[in-house]
Amino acid sequence: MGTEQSSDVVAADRPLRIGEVARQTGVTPRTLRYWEEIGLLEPAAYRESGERLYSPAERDRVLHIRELQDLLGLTLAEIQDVLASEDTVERARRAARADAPTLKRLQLLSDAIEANRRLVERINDRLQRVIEFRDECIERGNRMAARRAELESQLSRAGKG
Amino acid sequence: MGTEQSSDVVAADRPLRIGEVARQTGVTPRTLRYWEEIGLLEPAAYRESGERLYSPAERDRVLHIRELQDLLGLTLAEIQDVLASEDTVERARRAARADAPTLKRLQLLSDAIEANRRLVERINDRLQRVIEFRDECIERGNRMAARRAELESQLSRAGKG
DNA sequence: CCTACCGTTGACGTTAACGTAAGACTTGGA
DNA sequence: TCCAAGTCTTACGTTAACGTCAACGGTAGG
Repeated sequence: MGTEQSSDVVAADRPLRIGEVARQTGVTPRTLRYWEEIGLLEPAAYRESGERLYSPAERDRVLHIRELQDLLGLTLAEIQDVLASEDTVERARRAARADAPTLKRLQLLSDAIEANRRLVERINDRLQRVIEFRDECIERGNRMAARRAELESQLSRAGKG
Repeated sequence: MGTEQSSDVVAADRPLRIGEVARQTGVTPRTLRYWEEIGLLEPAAYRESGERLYSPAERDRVLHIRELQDLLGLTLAEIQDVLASEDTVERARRAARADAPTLKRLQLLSDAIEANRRLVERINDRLQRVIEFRDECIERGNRMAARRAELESQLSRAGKG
């Protein structure tokens, strides 16, 4: 019943330097510093020298941010909102570990659920519109294909006759 | 059996001035001029004075461009590609009206179909990833909801006992 | 024909989201 | 201890996609 400590293998949650996070996520150190500058992503800690130290949680957050950016096309400002909502989840989690009263925990959890619901709704709206757009494209494709078939049969009749 | 001409009602395809197109589509005149500058959208004609004249076709194209921008988050450069593909469709249509040989028309049509297919594929890729992302969000929501239910039942038992 | 818009062409300004470069300091391994 | 590689801050540069302003000319309705 040892703890999860094992110092001879690379600790799974050893602090990451900025370059490591960058390599693991595909963003540049500059981007991480910029995100910090605008209050989007804080390092887990700093060394006395000023060097930034990240934990795997932050690395995951980087990936999350990139998805919100690339997939949903949100601006960093919008992403801040979304993350602020999601942080409610984190607060709820912390409250769970601490000795927070059940009622308080319920409240936080409900907030988090609500924030999540709004995000899903937002995504669904977007999905709906993209699907409609795609279907229009498919429709056009079908009409063109039909027209092509028509032309082809014309051509074959001409070849026969 | 008159033609579709009727000059006493507002002609459906009367040339539109830049401000009209702007109002009808929600973009600014500046944006239309910019799109023209980068070769994204040409007016149907110019007056001698230099004033731009658009037809309903261009107005529709504006809406189309905005959808590609907002919904799919494409850059104007990417949109140029997409539109170039779609213009193949237009060329095929023109060839159909003209006395182009059936074989030529078939070729153009096939190109258009292929371009459309690639666009649909692209959209589907995006859709797939967005759906996965949404489902992850929903999953998280479900876990939180379950946790909340747990807390609630805890609370009610405490209230009873 | 007059007037109130509408439009034109420059040309410079703006915002988001970083890139890049300089100069100094840290860190980690041989 | 030493050196290469990494990191720090500061600050200016860049790109896309327009916004804004000035100075000027065209358009349309009464």
